[in-house]
Amino acid sequence: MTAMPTIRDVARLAGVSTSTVSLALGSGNRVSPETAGRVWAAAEQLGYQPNPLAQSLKRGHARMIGVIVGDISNPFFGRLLKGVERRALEAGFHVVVSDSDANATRELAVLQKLAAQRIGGIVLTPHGGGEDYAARLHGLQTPIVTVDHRVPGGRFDYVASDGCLAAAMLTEHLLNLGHRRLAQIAGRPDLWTAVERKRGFRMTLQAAGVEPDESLIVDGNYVDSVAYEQTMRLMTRPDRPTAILAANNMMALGALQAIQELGFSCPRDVSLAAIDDVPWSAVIRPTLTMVVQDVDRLARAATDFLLERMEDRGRQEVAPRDLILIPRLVLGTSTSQPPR
Amino acid sequence: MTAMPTIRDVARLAGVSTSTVSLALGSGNRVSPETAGRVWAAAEQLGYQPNPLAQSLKRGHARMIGVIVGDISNPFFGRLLKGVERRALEAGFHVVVSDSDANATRELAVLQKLAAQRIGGIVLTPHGGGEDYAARLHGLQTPIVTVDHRVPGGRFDYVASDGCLAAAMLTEHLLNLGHRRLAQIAGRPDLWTAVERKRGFRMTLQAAGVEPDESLIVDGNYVDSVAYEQTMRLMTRPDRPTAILAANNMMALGALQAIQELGFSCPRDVSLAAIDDVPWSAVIRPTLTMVVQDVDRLARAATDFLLERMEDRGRQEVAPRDLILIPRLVLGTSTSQPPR
DNA sequence: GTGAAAGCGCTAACAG
DNA sequence: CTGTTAGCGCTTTCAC
Repeated sequence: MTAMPTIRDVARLAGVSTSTVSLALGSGNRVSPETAGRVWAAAEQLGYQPNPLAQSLKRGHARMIGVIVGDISNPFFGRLLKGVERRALEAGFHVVVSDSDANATRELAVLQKLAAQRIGGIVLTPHGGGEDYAARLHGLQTPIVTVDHRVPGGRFDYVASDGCLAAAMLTEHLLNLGHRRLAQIAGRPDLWTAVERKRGFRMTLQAAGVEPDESLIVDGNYVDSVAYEQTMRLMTRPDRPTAILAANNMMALGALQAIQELGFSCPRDVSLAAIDDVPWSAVIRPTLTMVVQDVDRLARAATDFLLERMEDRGRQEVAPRDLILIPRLVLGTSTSQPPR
Repeated sequence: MTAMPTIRDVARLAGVSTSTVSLALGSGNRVSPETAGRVWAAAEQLGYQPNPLAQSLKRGHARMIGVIVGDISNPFFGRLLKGVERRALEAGFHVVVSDSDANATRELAVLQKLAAQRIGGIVLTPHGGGEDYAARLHGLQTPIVTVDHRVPGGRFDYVASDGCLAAAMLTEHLLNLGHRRLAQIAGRPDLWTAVERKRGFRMTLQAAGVEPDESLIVDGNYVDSVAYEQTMRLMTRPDRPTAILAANNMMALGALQAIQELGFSCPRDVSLAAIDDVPWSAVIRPTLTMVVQDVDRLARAATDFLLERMEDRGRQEVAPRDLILIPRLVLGTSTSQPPR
């Protein structure tokens, strides 16, 4: 039952006052070498570690950063979390994680709680929209870096891959293969990334002189089961598409499952391409043609932005920064020429 | 720049002392209804939220629990984390997450930091072994619940699925299909689960009168790339196995990839079965025969154990409890009769 | 260079 | 029932 030693124990053992201990242990060089030595020795001997709770109370905020994602069990966010955690730990911050279930209400509740915890800052994949959403985020008075989705009216740092470009790359690829009836299973229409990915799709088609068939652009809400249903619907139409572009990884898997269950063969009957990495793409047959993001870089950049912003704690109003990464095309066997 | 209101602001506005505010807001019923009403109204008006940092300092520990897993980006642990987070939040605890990279040294370092944070308790997938590992864990003076792997010499609550049974179920299944040359790609030999899964394998073979060929039991370290290599080695032997049992999900995918790259067909040339759920099993061809764990139940049980233990903070020495869940067999198309 | 003292915001005896 | 008081452990002026 060894109670953790406090600064007073160290002070007593070293024969100095608590303030001297604090000074000596802190980077400050305002103490004589010999006292500093005694203090360090005493601290060592006792195995003293400053109580972070007390430090936090004094400082006004905890050395923690929060990460709120839509779904922790999606490996994309798992990797993001992992990257953030690593970077944060290097900087001496712990990471508090929360799952918002991609639900703005839940997200705001969690955000509120974290802000009340006097957490240092938050990496957020925002799922809100509407009028006052951005205002409420700002009202938290906590540094926030947004990732993946952008908050329309908000002034936040933002880190993501170029979704418009990603969609354009895949669309271009499909066009080059000869496809003309292209479908997109899009994300949640209220989210920035979904809008961008649709834009890239339409833009590229039009640039190629192909008028997009709006009935082939359907909402999948970034959810695998919804994409499954939408694919079922698309593929049982008489004028079914010859290629499908899924706006994220989960939806690609949902779509692929639907295609296989209907007895179609991919890519013989229909080509499939996806935005975002699909885990274990190596063992999924066909291997997916996709556009992948550098998640580690994303995570690092987001964390760095946040740490910087936490430095000056809203002092000087640095303008919100954007970092848009260029995604990379990975060819798989899920895309080929359209059927005769 | 509205500084967060403190208890003193509420006290001032309600015309009472801070302790009365504390009492009124706390569940205690030791204040008169009218004062309580005034206090609540004042708190409401100011949007007062007690500062958790101060509460924690007073209490001696934070309302947080830590979760340390070997790899956050593995969906198995992602789901575990998600379950724990949900349960913890219900109980008013936030979750601090850390990734140990399945490395005992890193794990102990993180553990140390979390304990120093005066965190309430920890859900741990332990990766250590050896002499003093358990001792160091106990030395942390922090409630710990172990999940998945067991700490040999430790007195900790433990929650997991029955790994021996899981291996036995799959082995039995393969035997029934007619296989006699069975290989196992096992986990990290120093981890409890790996030992258990090997035991179930050997036991079942022997019970069926088949002497296990020890050269077919190879270590995959629970890592996909290692399993890939081991499968390459196994499948290029003249006396290659007709069935492979992978001791976890990642290794199953690694094995499957190797099988496919060698030009073998699964299950025609070799059957493959796995312990643990494989994400998106629905779109992986062949679909895997596997034994799955109820991760949500695991997560909930672990969190409940931890919360209970945190209640009496080491006071009365409750004996360490075990909860061993029964896994479930899911038949896929990756197993069939051995080739002629 | 070092120590005394105040205080971060809250809770919990202990008086009244 | 309510207020006074004393800390939780640390940092940080401000004197000496």
